[in-house]
Amino acid sequence: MNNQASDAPLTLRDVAAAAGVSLATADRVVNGRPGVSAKTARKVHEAVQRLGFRPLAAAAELARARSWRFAVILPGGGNRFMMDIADNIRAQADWFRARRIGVEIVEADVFDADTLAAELATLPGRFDGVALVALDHPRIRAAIDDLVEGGMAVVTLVSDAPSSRRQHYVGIDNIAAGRTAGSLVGRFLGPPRAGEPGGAVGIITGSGSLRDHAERRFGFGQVLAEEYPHLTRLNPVEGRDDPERNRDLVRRMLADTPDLVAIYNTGEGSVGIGEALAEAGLTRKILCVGHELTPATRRMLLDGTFAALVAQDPGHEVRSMARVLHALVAGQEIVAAQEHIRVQVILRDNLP
Amino acid sequence: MNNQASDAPLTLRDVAAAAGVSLATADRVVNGRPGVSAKTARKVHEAVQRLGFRPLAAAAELARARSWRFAVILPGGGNRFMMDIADNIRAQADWFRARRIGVEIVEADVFDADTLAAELATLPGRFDGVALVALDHPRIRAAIDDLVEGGMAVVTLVSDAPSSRRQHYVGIDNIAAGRTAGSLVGRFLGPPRAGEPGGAVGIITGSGSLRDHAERRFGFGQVLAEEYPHLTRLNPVEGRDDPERNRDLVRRMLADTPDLVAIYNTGEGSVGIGEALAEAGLTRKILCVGHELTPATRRMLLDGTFAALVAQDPGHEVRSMARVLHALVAGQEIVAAQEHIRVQVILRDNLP
DNA sequence: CATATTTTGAGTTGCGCACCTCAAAATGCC
DNA sequence: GGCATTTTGAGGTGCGCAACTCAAAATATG
Repeated sequence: MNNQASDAPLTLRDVAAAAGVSLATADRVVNGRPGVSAKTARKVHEAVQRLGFRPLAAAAELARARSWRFAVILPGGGNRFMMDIADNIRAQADWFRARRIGVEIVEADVFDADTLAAELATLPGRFDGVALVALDHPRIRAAIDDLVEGGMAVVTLVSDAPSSRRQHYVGIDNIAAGRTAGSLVGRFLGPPRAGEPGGAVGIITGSGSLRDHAERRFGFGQVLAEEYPHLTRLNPVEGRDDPERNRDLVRRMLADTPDLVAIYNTGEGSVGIGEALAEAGLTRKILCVGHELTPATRRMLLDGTFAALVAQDPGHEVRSMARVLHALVAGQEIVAAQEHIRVQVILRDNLP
Repeated sequence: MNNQASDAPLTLRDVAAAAGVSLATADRVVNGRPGVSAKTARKVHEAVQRLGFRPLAAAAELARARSWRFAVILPGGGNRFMMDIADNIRAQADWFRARRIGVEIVEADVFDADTLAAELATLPGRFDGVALVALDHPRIRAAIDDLVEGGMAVVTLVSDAPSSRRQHYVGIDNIAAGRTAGSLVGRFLGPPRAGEPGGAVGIITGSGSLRDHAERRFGFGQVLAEEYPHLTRLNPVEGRDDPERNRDLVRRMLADTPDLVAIYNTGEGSVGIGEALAEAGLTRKILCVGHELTPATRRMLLDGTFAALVAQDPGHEVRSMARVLHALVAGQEIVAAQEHIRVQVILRDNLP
């Protein structure tokens, strides 16, 4: 175990000297410009390897002397998590500016494929890269492919469109997130008691059309079916991430399902669930697991309405998005390990 | 909601022009050099505010033209998590070099205050900053204070010494980590059944002398006492993070405690717990919760020996350490929100 | 008032690299 | 061999800032 000191500031000049070529030639090789014989290029590459040369990030960036414009397309409406994403982008305005990155947040109706596709079509020329909360829909896939075709860097954010040619997805594995929620529900409810039925689990989802929610439902159902077969799963009901709608859905669920023991919400608007339970005097009697840390879910985690949250960190996602887009447009390498977004489990005790 | 574009590259020159002073004066103000009247300084500051000027990171770094040397003091021995930290440091050698940062990993016996203090005393002159896994001991506190006094940037890593003058702690809130483990154990065991006693919970800890383990025991005990009073807590036993020792401890624990229902390990060497349970045919019968994701704990999570892990991400910690040390020596601001290290809960389903 | 002191402006240098031009040298081809 | 073509070297420029120097201007001091 030892050091990786690089006391000698080691510049491209040193590489050129070591390879026995001129600075200009070394520069051509390192930056992949033409007009160098294979033999010479090899000498330079060897010298780079041998000395362990890396261009100084600051100097490279400064010399490149160009700025980038990125668009981030987020769903409009009152979605708290998306507002967190936007807030994080704004909070890092300094970080972006210090790297000559201009970020424009574009609100769009991501649920309407035509609108979103039209919005995407306006981007070329105005932006170097785009991050979008993708609808997994043929029109959107085509629009994304067109952008990539035109040389734009495209990453999906939070909800993926894996069939498109987007270069990267910044977000969590939503099947794993759903499975995690399933395991929490299953374990927290405990093993079935002899002679008692397992009870019913209600599933509230935002919308059928975004891939992330669908994947969560899938993962959740998978785990419950495999490992907690004593639990009955109710059919998912759509609350469109709206608290009031969710409240009504839970009211009805409570009325219709006497043996309800748990509720899983794949999306937003969890506060409506808490309200319906409070009305019925069932707070903390029905196990609740939801997604994303917001002021509302934080409160309900603290008061015990929700037992756990499965979450992704919007700050991490924004930073990852920025790094990835920048690496894509600047032709740098993406360090996959660093860009993996974790599925977090948040209990009352490890609230950030 | 809208953009924060900075199309105009906005340089210090622009600030000087806006403030009606020369570039030199603007530079003096921005870099805090003397020889500027209060009135002029105010004009410049106002212009900076008004235009929203931030020095371009790359240019500033390049111009500063100096390199940094950091030491990272880690415990020797076979501690897997510490090896992960070291591996992460090595894996980011490129990142460090691209920022003119030389990192030297120093193995030390962090459990011996005199040795560690002596090691710390050798650092001034050789390094600009140091990150250390701190022993919370008066000698170490004094040694840290001496370093800080001498102008060195000091951050504690993984285990804190809050009474010292270290500028920053990179690591998780270990009380919260212990509480999280406590909640997981309590919830996973489920509510007490009528007529049945709650059972006993064994606690295995690494050592009494590192603060992190002590805090985890404290948090764990707190939650169990407050919320799961039906569970009996056995006295913590010290396994010094050693698998074999832990195996023996669990063998004895199983023999002595017929009503054992769960085991919590605050530290390393969880594999020994798994072995002892397997011998006794009690795998998955006794609930186990441990710390840190390693190849061994990953395996035991997958096979069900462990139900959950409470973990911190060594990659995040290394990156945070690097950013913080760099910010400290370069006199830049630390973005607290970005440097918060999360207490992660890892189940089989959200394994990264 | 003259003098000392402080403040400000103007300018230079260099950080390491990307990107460019132009000429010289080496190589290929007939 | 003479020619065109490719390869290489030498050198310059600018990115934006930090950190200087030196002189001029403004202000304070006696």
